[in-house]
Amino acid sequence: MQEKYLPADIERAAQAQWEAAQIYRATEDASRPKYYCLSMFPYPSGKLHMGHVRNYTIGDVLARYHRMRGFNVMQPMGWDAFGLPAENAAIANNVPPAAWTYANIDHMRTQLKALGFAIDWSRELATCKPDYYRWEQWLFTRLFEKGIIYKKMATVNWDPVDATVLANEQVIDGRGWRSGALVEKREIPMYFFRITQYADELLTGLDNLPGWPERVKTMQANWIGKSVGVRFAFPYQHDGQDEKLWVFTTRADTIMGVTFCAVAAEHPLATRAANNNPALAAFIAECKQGSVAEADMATMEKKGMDTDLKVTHPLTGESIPVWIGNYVLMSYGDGAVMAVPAHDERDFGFAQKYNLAIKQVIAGAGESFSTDAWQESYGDKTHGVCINSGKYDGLNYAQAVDAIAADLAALNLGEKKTQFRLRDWGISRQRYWGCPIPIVHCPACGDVPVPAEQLPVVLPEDVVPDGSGNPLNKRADFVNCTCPTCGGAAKRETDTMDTFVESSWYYARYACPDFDGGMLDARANQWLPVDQYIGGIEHAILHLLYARFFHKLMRDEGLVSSDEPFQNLLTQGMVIADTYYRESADGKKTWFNPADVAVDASGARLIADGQPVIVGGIEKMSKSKNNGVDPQALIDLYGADTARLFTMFAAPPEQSLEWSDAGVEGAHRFLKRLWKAAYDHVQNGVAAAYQSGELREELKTLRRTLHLTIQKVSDDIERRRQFNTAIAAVMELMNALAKIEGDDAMTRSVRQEVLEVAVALLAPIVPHVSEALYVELKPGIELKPGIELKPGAAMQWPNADQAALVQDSIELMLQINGKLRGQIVVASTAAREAIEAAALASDAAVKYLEGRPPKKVVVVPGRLVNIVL
RNA sequence: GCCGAGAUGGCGGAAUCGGUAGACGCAGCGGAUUCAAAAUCCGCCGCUGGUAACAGUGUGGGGGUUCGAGUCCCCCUCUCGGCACCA
Repeated sequence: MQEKYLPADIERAAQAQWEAAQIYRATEDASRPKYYCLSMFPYPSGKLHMGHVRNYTIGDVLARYHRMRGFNVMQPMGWDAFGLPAENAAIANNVPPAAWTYANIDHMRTQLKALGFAIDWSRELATCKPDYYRWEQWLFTRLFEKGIIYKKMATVNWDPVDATVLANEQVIDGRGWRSGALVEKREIPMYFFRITQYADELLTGLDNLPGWPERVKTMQANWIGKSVGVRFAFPYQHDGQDEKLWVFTTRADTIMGVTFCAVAAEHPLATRAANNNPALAAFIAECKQGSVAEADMATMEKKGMDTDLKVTHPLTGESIPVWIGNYVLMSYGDGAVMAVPAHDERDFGFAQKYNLAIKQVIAGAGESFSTDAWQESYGDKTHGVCINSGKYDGLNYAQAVDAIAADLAALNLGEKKTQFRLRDWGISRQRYWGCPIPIVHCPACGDVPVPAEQLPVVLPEDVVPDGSGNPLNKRADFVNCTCPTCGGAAKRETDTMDTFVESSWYYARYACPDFDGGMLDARANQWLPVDQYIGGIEHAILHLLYARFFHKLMRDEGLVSSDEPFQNLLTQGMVIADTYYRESADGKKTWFNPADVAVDASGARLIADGQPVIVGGIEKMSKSKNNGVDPQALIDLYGADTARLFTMFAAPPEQSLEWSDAGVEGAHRFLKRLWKAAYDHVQNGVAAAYQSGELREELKTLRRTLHLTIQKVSDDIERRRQFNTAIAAVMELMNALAKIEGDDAMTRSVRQEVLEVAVALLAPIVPHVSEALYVELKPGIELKPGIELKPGAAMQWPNADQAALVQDSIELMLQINGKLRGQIVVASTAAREAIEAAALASDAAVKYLEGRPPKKVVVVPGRLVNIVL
């Protein structure tokens, strides 16, 4: 055995052995329980960052733990390969996105392999390959024919200088990030998934996911946002015609307090009112400036303008003014709202600003009302009854809603309606590097889905985008085609799909990545649902909701039989790091990597030129902020096991992890100590692990610690998913072992047992060094890769010996008035009365009681005694 | 703005069901080893007072429940994630 711990040699040898024996290749095997362990696949941005290391180490620990427990484990890997960064890289470096992407994949695959993950690489897939996206296009055409996919107009960010649609991320302070032009909202036709048709199931299905974090389910439920209310209309006349302005409200009980209506700038009524009103047209134009992001819409100053149009209150017949409000969202409900300033905070502020009437119609007992300042209670529907509301006076919320909905229904002007906050999913992207939407536009036949036998619609891979418009429009060979229906000349759709579509079903394709007869085959149902899914908390809503939706779409196509894709979900916290930037005169920011910045008392400077940079605060590691830490240096210096150990030890998986180089040394030191402990032991010849026999007290205590550690580590990994405390427990065990001296047979047998167990407990986290040590500790075991004694598989997960856990006496904490004042030692079998007597007889109790009887004595078995004076 | 989460020593974190606050590690300090350094090993390490025993105090801030609160309840502050075209 080598005296020194040489991670590079150990890791290279172990990885070569695993690869040669293909031990992580997963095959369907009905004789063992399956465990499908999936980590969110990476976007091939160039090189791995610490977030990847963290994500995939968590997955690997769970996969390897279950292997040791006897499960048939599948852990696949692939590439979320379409996306915006490839186009930006193409513009910057004049390289086709495809070439850039494939080069990144090759590099990152090598990096992943160097980390020693138990991945079945035979199932690798990349979403930008036609044999993958072909089936996405096929499903698109099926859903298009079923009406699940449809086309409608939608609003996008438009850069008038670059003549291109911008992602929200590309809009900085209302301007295009490259051109600096003021961004406009523009309506364009897009294809939509009718996800709202599944809104109810997506909501109720959350109740069947006990293995999901509560906070993720809450976020999804709020995102779907089911609200029961009333959709009703304000009638009005236009050109002698009877027309209706439809609105939705959850507060129909306040309908008698309506003093105006507000419509979105994009609302048809607004457009019409602006026709011969230049001021209004200018206001609408102003509303159409800026990004479409909801965060921007919600934080901007609430502004409005009177359209001079009037509608009629459906119940009172009053004339109600119609305003345009920049805060009214065209995409929610009907793009118009009734305004009740007295009972809605936003309406209240708006009415104050523009001197509109405020009419109180709800009152709680003993409450006063003032139009001067908003009070939280004005908007509370859980108390109070209707006032100033004619026949509805005295009714509470539920009674008033029922009565008013009934009256509106009788007038044929409204009904109760369930409304969702969730909107249909627009998937058209005016970008090149994505999956082509399989539609042909025929002047005679309209939008024609490409027939299955003509799929895939292959994306040309030799294109270099230049940042203006969609380059596919310039490719005549791509655009010009014949109509599949009539055979006439036609144009191919050049929009590509949202990359969330690819990531919504990849988990299923891993079960059968080589199947070319369809999207999925029978193997999908053997592996699905995914037993454990691991990924960043930033995906809590969008990706996870879309994947759940897609699973139901595939189920309804008969492709899978389960209702939900991911049984258990672990949302890892972000890896965050400092950000540094410089700002040019035009406000453009250039971000610098922390590795290129030196920080001292005088501030932060770029190492390359010694000039200062601005500290941007600690944020999620991201490409856009260039604050990713390269794990490669860590692997080169200390080895993969140290990198794995440190990321698992530094913080619990669900918390965010602030990266710092300090601490890595400590993880490496522990592995060196572990190696040294095994080396020192093996030098005197290995022993047989302790089986039976009387032990001296010190060894009994050590064995108790050992078997408590087995219990703790098993529980930490399997139930609590708290790997940092599992590692700490093994560290404590090793510290306890280091204190044991003696070379007699009994000591050596217990030491052997401790070392064998410690190495096995650490195997999921640091597999290379664990296997190397295991072989040294058990020289009789011949590792024959691929046969019964596979590396790793030879190591079983240890079970705790209950007999080693018993103890004769226990220590209880003694509190006086809730303050710790000492300890007492009692027999572990002692009855409550005996414990109480021992406590009262203790020095501390005698001192504080001063002969008086205690008021009360609280005994918590196994923990403490509290004497109340 | 809305939704979700978090705040514990100099630092990362532990305390699992309301019961010893600070496990484990980092940094620091002292010692051993060494010609010397690195590495390694041993010890100390929340704060205040005290030679010490010990006492007081302490989990973002304010209030409450309880024999007992880092943990439960109410209010507040700050930080982070998401907000539908970043992935």
